[in-house]
Amino acid sequence: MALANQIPYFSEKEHTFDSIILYMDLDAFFASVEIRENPTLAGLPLVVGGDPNTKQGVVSTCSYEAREFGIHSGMSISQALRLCPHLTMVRGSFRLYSEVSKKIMNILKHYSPTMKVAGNDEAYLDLTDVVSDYKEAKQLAIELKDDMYASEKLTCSIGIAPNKILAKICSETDKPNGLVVVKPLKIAEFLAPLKITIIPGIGKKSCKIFHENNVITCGDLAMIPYQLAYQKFGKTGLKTWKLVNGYNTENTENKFTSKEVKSISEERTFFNRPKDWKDIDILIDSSIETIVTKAKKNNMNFRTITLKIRFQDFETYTRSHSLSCHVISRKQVKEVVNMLLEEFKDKKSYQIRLLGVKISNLLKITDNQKTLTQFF
DNA sequence: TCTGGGGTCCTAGGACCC
DNA sequence: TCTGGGGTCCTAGGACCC
Repeated sequence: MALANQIPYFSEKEHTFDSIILYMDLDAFFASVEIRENPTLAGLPLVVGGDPNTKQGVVSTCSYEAREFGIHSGMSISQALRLCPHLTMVRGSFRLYSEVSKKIMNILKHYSPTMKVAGNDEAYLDLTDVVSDYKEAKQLAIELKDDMYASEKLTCSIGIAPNKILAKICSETDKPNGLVVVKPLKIAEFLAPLKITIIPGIGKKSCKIFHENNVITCGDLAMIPYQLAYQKFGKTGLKTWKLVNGYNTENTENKFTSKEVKSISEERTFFNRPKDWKDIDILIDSSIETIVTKAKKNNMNFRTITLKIRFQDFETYTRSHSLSCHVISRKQVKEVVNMLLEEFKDKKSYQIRLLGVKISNLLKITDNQKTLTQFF
């Protein structure tokens, strides 16, 4: 802690801890819903995702029994089957999950007016003005868990801490059906024994770099001088260093304001190789339709159009083009996509594995502009 | 060995302007 | 022949998350 006094960077910009945040993550959400709907699946190693017939695709969610075999989300179905040949697979009903998710979020709303949905199975609640201390926050979490189980027969893991990232980390340390509370002065002590990968944003690549520098746990990182953390691990390294040393890395203002959407995209993998460029054209048209409709629904104009193309050897390219002004027209997207596609036209259609279209540089249309766009 | 889809954020290089 | 420096925007790629 004494080190912090030598660092003007910290003393000037430090955010103080003045919040109590609860993070809720549903346990193996998709798999749990499937088991709830069909109790004969209970206790089995189960994965949701992929195609049970072709055995293609990836694991979306898996039951805790499947996790014991080393299976995890994102893993290819074929690899999951190698790890557990008697694995049970279900395709999944994403409409149902989304309905259940809405119900869960409605339950959460009763516990705090300030809430941030972070996915269909997770959310943050700001309890700062709802409870007077951590003891009360914990009691509230117990009630919430009971409430959720009573109405939806689902369990969740909860973390309570003075900011969002710490609340999330807390919830990760006791799954499933856990409840972990960490108070401001206990943060560094709590994080020290945990693996550095517990921190959101530290994935495979960063983990490798940390390991090469003998940083395995959060405590290992906390021990090194901050200058070294910056030198070796860059900006994120410095931010992580602050986190593991118990500083608040989150701005307490606007901590729950929802962020604007930055891009809208759709991408599709051809499970049957495209016969000719006509197949490709059909897919592109359908993606353009989806994303432009979404943009219209949200009253969004866009300026940048991106094409993504992946070949059978997994070589992936993105090409983008920005227009001089914001538009909302299928025709213009199509023209740009065709232009961007030109570069790849010497390839055979069957060499293409995936195609994606993205619009970004989004701009909310005001009512005035809406009337204007109708003329064009 | 096999690798979905919808996102966000970061980095790095190049063009361009003053 | 020698060519600064800061800022901004655009583009491509990649890490990461759920």
